[in-house]
Amino acid sequence: MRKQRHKIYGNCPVEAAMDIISGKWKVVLLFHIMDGTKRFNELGRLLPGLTQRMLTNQLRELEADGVIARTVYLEVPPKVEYSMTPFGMTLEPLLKALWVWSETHVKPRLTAEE
Amino acid sequence: MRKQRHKIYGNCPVEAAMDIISGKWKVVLLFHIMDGTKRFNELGRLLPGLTQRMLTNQLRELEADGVIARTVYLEVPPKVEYSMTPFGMTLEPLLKALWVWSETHVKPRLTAEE
DNA sequence: CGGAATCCCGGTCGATACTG
DNA sequence: CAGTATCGACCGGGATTCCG
Repeated sequence: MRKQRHKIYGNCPVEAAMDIISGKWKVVLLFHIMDGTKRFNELGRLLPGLTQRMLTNQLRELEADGVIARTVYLEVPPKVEYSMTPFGMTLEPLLKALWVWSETHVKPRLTAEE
Repeated sequence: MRKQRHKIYGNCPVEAAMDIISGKWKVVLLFHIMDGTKRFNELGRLLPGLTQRMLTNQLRELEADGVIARTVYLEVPPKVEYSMTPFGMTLEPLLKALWVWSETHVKPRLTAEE
């Protein structure tokens, strides 16, 4: 059983949804993986500041939620690829809405402050 | 200066956006407040399990981010109302996308599991 | 290369009690 | 009614080390 970051599911599916995408790095990871299948260290390089531990952690949770798929290639050197599942792809409109809102309403504020 | 739940802003406005709406109770609170102006204890009653401390905390952060407005009525008994700001209203499409995705893709999973 | 295991610190949050 | 104050447990997550 995976740990609940928020409260008990059941009454409100929105909370379950937030539980899936809220996580320190998940949304950004999803944007990158949605853009195309990525390898472990490839993601690590894309997210400077993200430790291996957290990268593993976040990927595992996304995998447990059925959002991404983990493919292991038994070869030397080892190779693991992460890709979106069909379920994960359904997140696209939501992530896009998030992106649009960020660009139109949040970005102007950030640049205006400095 | 308000604490950063995620990492440093700047490179990716999406992170800033997530920083605004990700919070244990924020999205649910926003749904309720967007539905109509609410009083403090009114929100408390709508969210069983949410302590006064956290309610205050989350409301203050939303206020600091300019998402909601806090109106104090100087009377006895005291009365404080929370409502959406114009900026907060721009969140509507995003919250709606979140709701739609939850209903169509998350809810079926929850009910199927039990 | 892609992790797992361990240690450990600091923030988060619940519980409880008090106030204008 | 709408908060604030204080205390303490818990755990998220960074650093480091080791493994197949």
